[in-house]
Amino acid sequence: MKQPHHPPIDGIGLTEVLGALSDPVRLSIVATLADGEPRSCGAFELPVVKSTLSHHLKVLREAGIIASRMDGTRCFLTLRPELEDRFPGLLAHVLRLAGQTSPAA
Amino acid sequence: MKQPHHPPIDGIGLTEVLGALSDPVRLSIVATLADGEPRSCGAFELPVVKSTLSHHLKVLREAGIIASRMDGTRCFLTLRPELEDRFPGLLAHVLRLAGQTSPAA
DNA sequence: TTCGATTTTCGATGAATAACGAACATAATA
DNA sequence: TATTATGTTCGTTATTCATCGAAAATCGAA
Repeated sequence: MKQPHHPPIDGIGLTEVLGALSDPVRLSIVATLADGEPRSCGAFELPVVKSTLSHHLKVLREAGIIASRMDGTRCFLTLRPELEDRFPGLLAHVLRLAGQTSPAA
Repeated sequence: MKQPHHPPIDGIGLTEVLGALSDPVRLSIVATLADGEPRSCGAFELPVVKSTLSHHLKVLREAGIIASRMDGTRCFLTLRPELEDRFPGLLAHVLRLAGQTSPAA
């Protein structure tokens, strides 16, 4: 049961976070997780195959935005609360704008 | 005196804006322009050559973030105020965080 | 231990990106 | 008109990125 690597958020730069959010698939993932409910990979309905989804999850994880916890054959994904300490209000602001301008998948 | 093309901001997506801001050089350009003073290209002190700077300015312009006005042999750059209508508070929020976490070039 | 479910990793590919120097375009000025 | 100043465009290179399918890894259950 190897848990994936989560970088310390203090080492993460703003440009990396913005870059991670600058993709529609990833923004959709983050928007889905914003309700606080942990979800497994399979719970996302996105127009990409599994391996591509896995790639996007890795990008989000290495940008300090999401956390993955392995549990059996599944992984549970959540937003990382520490991101709020590092960049207060950023995620909420972006998600609010995303919800207004696109129908939030 | 050909003026460069500025896309209508209504056609610009959030992911494109975030993508444009997800580069240190471009974020620095935007931060410099945030005081409202128009500046020419040469007014930026950045670790890139002219042509690369021109490239980054084009990316920012096509993302609806900055406007260029040609005047003689120079161009004057400003932030586009309409961006605030499309994505209220976004630029200010990002710049505030950028100012806290990096010494703002 | 064998099978099925879930996710990651690998390898490949095509597109996009950042960077540079050189050449070009344009406008003000000598 | 020739020169200078300022930016842009072009061609190139190297890197990164998004995507896919196939294979591998991991774990639970039969």
